[in-house]
Amino acid sequence: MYFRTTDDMLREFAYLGKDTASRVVIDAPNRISDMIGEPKLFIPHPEGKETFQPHWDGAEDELREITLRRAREIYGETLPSIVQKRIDKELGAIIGYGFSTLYMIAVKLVGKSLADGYIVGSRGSVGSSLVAYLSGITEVNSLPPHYICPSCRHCEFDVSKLGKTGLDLPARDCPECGHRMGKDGFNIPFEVFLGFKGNKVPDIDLNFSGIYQPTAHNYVKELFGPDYVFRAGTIGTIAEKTAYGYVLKYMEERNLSFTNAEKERLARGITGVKRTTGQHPAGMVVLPVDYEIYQFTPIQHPADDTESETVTTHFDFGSMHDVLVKLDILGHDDPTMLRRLQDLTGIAPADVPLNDPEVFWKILSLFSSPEALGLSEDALGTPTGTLGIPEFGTRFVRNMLVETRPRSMEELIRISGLSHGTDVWVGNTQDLVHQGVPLGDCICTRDDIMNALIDLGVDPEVAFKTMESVRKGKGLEPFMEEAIGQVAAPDWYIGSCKKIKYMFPKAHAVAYVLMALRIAYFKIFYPAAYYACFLMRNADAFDATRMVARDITVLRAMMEEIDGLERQERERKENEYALLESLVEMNLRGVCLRPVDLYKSHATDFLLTDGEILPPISSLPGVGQQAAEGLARAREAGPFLSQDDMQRRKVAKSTVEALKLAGCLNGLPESSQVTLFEFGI
DNA sequence: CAGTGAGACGGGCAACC
DNA sequence: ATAACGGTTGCCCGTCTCACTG
Repeated sequence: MYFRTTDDMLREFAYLGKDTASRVVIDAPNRISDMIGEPKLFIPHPEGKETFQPHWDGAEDELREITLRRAREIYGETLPSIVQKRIDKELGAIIGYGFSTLYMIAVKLVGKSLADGYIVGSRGSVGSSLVAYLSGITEVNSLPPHYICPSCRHCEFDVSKLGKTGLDLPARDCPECGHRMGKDGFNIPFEVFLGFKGNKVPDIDLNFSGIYQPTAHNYVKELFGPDYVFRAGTIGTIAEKTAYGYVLKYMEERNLSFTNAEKERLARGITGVKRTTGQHPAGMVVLPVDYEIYQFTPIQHPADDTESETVTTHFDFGSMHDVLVKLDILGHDDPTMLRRLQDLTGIAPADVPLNDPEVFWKILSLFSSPEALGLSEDALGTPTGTLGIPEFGTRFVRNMLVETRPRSMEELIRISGLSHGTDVWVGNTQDLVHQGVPLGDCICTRDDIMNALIDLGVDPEVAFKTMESVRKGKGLEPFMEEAIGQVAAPDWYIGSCKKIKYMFPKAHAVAYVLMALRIAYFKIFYPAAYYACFLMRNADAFDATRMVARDITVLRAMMEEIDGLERQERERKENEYALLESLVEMNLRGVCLRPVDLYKSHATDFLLTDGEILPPISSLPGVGQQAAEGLARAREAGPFLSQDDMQRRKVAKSTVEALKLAGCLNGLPESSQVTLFEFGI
């Protein structure tokens, strides 16, 4: 089937005669088209707004109440004016622009996850909101750095000379009651989240444990009802690699041979073609009660699978972005890992003593040296201790750490910002740093742009728009460039802005650094637990038949082997390489892996016993979750007599083979008969 | 005993935050 | 050594195994 051209159509209708055919094919369709006018995809909003917001009665009051209650718990009955003013400003905007229900949904979601034992990571710009902090949506405190006494609530905000974030402040006892004071505050402007005039549709992104994500999704459906909540749909297309693969396969099947140019031409011809539909990794679209989904989009099961439990929007969310509200309930490994670390060590994430200066400095040192792990740079073979620390462990980020040598939380936040996005560091800020521009003056998070421009005297609204344009990679509009030109910005400023393709909000960087610091704490002080959880997190890349080695030369040889591969192959083994690096580190620190144990290994989890790590059955190649769990069931009936016995008890032949290959079946005869024979019966 | 179909498994890829 | 954003969910596909069929 294909669309016919005007000439095709005229030929099709030629039997009507030339004039009539022309009327039918050209004039009539044009007349109909003129009668229709410009079609609008979405219905108009009754109040002239763009976005159809869900609404809960009483959400405003409830949000105000929990915010103030928590604020008084932390800062005392009479709130410091800086706190009170910030709350007033934020609540005015949040309630005024109709976002209180959105906040309350997040409050409920986070509350439920916490009650079920899984912390929720903050993500995106929500952490810019103090109300979000006080209502429990984020752990990022956006106030300026300050001391706060946990006992008498005495607080001090006039500390900007002592440190740029709360964590960087020196330890201090309360002048009123002598208690050790708490330190908090990351100094983040609220406007990054909502804009100055509420004209930005805020995204609430939350990082749930991947294990918990489906529960959180269902909970949203429970809160609003199945007719009002839908998973955002995606449309998958044939992209470059798949297109090229199809061409190669076509050639192979038909025994053809094309030049490279022809292969590329054919591949280009099919790129962009729609291939399948899918589920958004996190997005739940929420509809106001007075509407039904069909007023906005058709709905469907993903991937042409009528049996699927999931119902998605047919349109991808991008096409409805300004019209419907989406909650991003993402899956993330940090909450899972911290939960597992808590299970193994008894230390909850919130109990990690980041406020203890000695501990804090030790954690911070890991970002410029492995000494805190008890290892020298030479022994480990890499100059930082951040292997396996989320977002700080890749070669790229490790090199950034080496070049910048962060000495404070403030600087780590900056590096977190710089280490994400294209053309932010390489060919941009890296050069500035080499030229001697202090890290603190560089554009590291999107907030830096707005703050700097406002400080220099640019109109706040213009500064906000500039920040938004730059962080989306849209560069600068003429009026922005003009505004920057009129103030005393450094000469590199405009160029740097124009190169940026994407940039973190500071709140996001803060949240991620906090997670990294906690995981780093466990890495330093609870190595065995840390490596057990690290392996769980990276189980996909772990192969128990090859990687259980007490001799690091074996591991290093595997790394060298990968080093020697062709580029494409090497890139494919990047995950394996990263895992090997951590295994070397683990061995050097005296934490050992035991071989898979037919009876003691868990089906799918890494176990920690007597300071040694026991890999799961499923870490044998070819043995997946189903097979591993099958074996775990089979062994409940008592020891296996032979390999035949294992198969009789429904252990797959391939599983038996994998176990044998990994040396887990030592002493187990192939068949029971042999045993009897060997015993001379 | 070859053929078939369902399901598991893992790799590769795309969409997305 | 190069240049380099990191990390997540979900879909498709080739390969393999196993139970069932005729």
